[in-house]
Order: sequence, then structure tokens, then C-alpha cells
Amino acid sequence: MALFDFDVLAQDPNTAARRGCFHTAHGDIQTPIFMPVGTAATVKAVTVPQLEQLGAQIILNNSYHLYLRPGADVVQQAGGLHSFQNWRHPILTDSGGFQIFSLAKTLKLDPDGVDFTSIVDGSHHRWTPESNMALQEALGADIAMQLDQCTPYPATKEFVAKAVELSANWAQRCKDAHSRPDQALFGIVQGGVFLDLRLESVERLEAIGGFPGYGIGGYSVGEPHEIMFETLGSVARALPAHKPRYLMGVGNPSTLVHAVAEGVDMFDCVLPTRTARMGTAFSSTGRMNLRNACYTRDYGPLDEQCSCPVCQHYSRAYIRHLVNTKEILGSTLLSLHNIHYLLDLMSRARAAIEAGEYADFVRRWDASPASDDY
RNA sequence: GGAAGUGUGCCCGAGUGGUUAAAGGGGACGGGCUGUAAACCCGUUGGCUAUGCCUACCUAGGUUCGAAUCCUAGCGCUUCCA
Repeated sequence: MALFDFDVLAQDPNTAARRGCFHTAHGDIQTPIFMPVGTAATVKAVTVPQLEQLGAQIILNNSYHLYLRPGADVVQQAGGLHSFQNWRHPILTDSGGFQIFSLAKTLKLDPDGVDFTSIVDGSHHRWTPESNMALQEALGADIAMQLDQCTPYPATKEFVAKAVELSANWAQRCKDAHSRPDQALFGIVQGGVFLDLRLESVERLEAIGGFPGYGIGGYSVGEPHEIMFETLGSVARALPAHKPRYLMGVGNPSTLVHAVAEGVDMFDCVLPTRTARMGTAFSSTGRMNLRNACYTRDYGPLDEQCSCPVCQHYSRAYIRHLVNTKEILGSTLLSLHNIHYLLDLMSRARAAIEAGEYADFVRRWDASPASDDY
């Protein structure tokens, strides 16, 4: 088990789901896995010991936001992201490719790089694939993502084709520039909803010698989920079987369950933590908006079937009160619960794959009230 | 006892003759959130037999084509003077 090896420990007989283990310098990642997002070197409203108690294996940080504040030098001088935020387990940094999509109004893209003005103070900056690799190496995560262009939906095929071309070129340049041996660099598949572009994107990444893992980007950007599943399975199957596949930005419970069946291994999403801060809880009976008046005197736990620390000690009525009065503890408790929900969902998925019963797992999921949340 | 001021929808509060069922907040209620510019954003918030009608800006009268807005009286509250 060498660094960055991906061991496929079990392959489900009836679906493309597989149970894997990815080796990093800060420990192994058991897949399928959900990775909580901690954009600014913090999973918002949650402490590291709390994350560890939940059993989080790996978290995400964001290069763009950390570059702006506090700056890579501050993180580097602290000894890298692990010691800076006191998270001694694996970390993945996103390149900032998503910000090329989400902050498009403040960014200007060209074949060589991207110009942008800081959302913090308006100052001017320029990134290239090379500078982005230097940035991510300075931050020191276990997994770095290539700089890419995430396309929106809807988008014309011409536009997406250009993004595929750009992302492929940048994949090459990132790979050439990347040198840190204890950090894995993942390439990213783009291509929007167009299967031929998706497959071309995969080929381009393979043509330059491949990567220790692959992001599948440009999904969950507004398209109906059925549209994503029309191509997701083909994209996953086109990728090397012995490398982890990371569906970027997806955190809807039902989507996770089905994407695992298509052979996806890793997920990240702000959904559990953002919706938590806004008052929404995932549960075995579907999403629950704790602001709703019906929970005012509901003294039961968020989810009867949940084993998380929050459900052991706090009631819906209490959490509704916290949310309603904008007490910060409400954000914390709901974040803990929602993270636990997805971690536990993936844990059960891993067990089902090991047992060779993932198809049945999906069937049971689809029949459950929790699956209503598409 | 005298003087001045004030009374607006669940609450605070704008409005001092006509596009006012009444600005703006707050609260309440509901919706959204997918590689985080998000402890955020959006909507609803008098009633109804609903492309219209009724009731509404303390109460009762009055002026006016028209009043939450002007006048008179009453009631309540606030401040100041005795």
C-alpha cells in the first residue's frame, strides 16, 4: 500500500459500486466517503474534536479563499493546513476552479490563466496553473485539485467544449508544475451534460499519463439530477478502475446513494453545513426545516433513528428555539447532525458494498421517505 | 388645576387633503440552499361570495368631490408648570 494507491477492497456484484481505500500521508480514506467542506480552514460552526467524534476522515479547504485570507505564507509558516487548523487527518484543497464558476463576474479567464479582483478588498490578482500549484503546495493538503474551469448549466456545447480544452491544457500544466511528493494531484473531468465532451475530457487526462485520482466536476450546477445521471455512470466507467473518482460538489443524500452505484468514491458538499446553519436537518424521514412552527413543542430528537451526539442529547423543540433565536449553538448542533447523517450514510453504503448487497441498499433507500429529497 | 405634545396594521414607526389596504424595520409564517463572497437570500403577513367589494390609521360628529391627514368634542398616554 504505497502512498496514493487506491485499493479496491470490494466490488459490488450488481452495481458499479466499490469499496476502496486511498492512502495519504495523513492516513487512509475509506471509500465511498463524504468529505465535509471547510472552505476557510474551518468546517463552519464545528470544532476539530467534534469532527473527529463524528468520524470525519478528510475535510476540504479552499485555495482561493485561503489565498485571499490569511494568505499562503501565513499557513505555510504555521506548518501547513494540518497544523494551522489542528486537523491531523487528510485534507483536500480545491484549486479555486469552482470560484471561476461561482465568482465569474469578478474573474476574467484567458488561455494562460485567470485575472480576478479580490472579493475582500478589490485588489487585482492573476493565477496560472503553475502559480496555483505553488499555492496548493504551500498550503500542504494531502490532495490538491488541478486548476480547471467549471461550467454552468445551461451552457452551449461550444462553451463547454472550450472549457474542456482549457481544463485539459491546465491539467497538463498543473501536472508539470506539481512536485510535492507527499501531495496527490487530482485531474478534473469537465464536459457538462455532453457525454462526448465528458469522454473526450477523460481521454485528455489519460493522454498525459493520468492522475492518482479524478475529480468529476461541472455537475450539480443547476441541472436536474436525472440529467446528471444520464452521463455520470459512463464518465465513471471511462475512468481508470484503480483510481478514486470524486464527484465534486454533490451532497444531496439521494444523489450520493445513486452516484455510489455508478462507481463514484468521494463526495464533498456545503449542503449539510450550509442548510444546517439555515435551519434544515437531514433525517431518515426527509429534510426538516426546524424553523417550522410544528416543531415548537416537539420534544423528540431530530431523527429517531440517528445515533449522533446531537440526537442523544437535544430535542427538536430546543433546536428550533436556537434556530429561531439565531443562537449560534443551533448552527453547530444542526451542522454536527447533518455531517453525521452523510458520514453515516456512506458508512452504511460501505458495509452494503462489502456484503455485496448495494443494489438492495439502493432499493431500500428509494423506498424510504428520506429519498424524497432530490 | 394649567400648558404643550401625542394616539397608525401583531409590535415599533413613516406618512400631515387625492396614484394609501397605508413606506421602513421587527416579529410571525413559509420557501430556497449542491468543489461556501451565505449565522444568508426570497416570499406572505385586514376580511371576503375575490379582474371586484367590504372594513380599516383611539371614539363620535363635522368640513370637502375626496380625510390617517383639516375642524369640534370626548377618551387614553407623555412631558412641563403649579
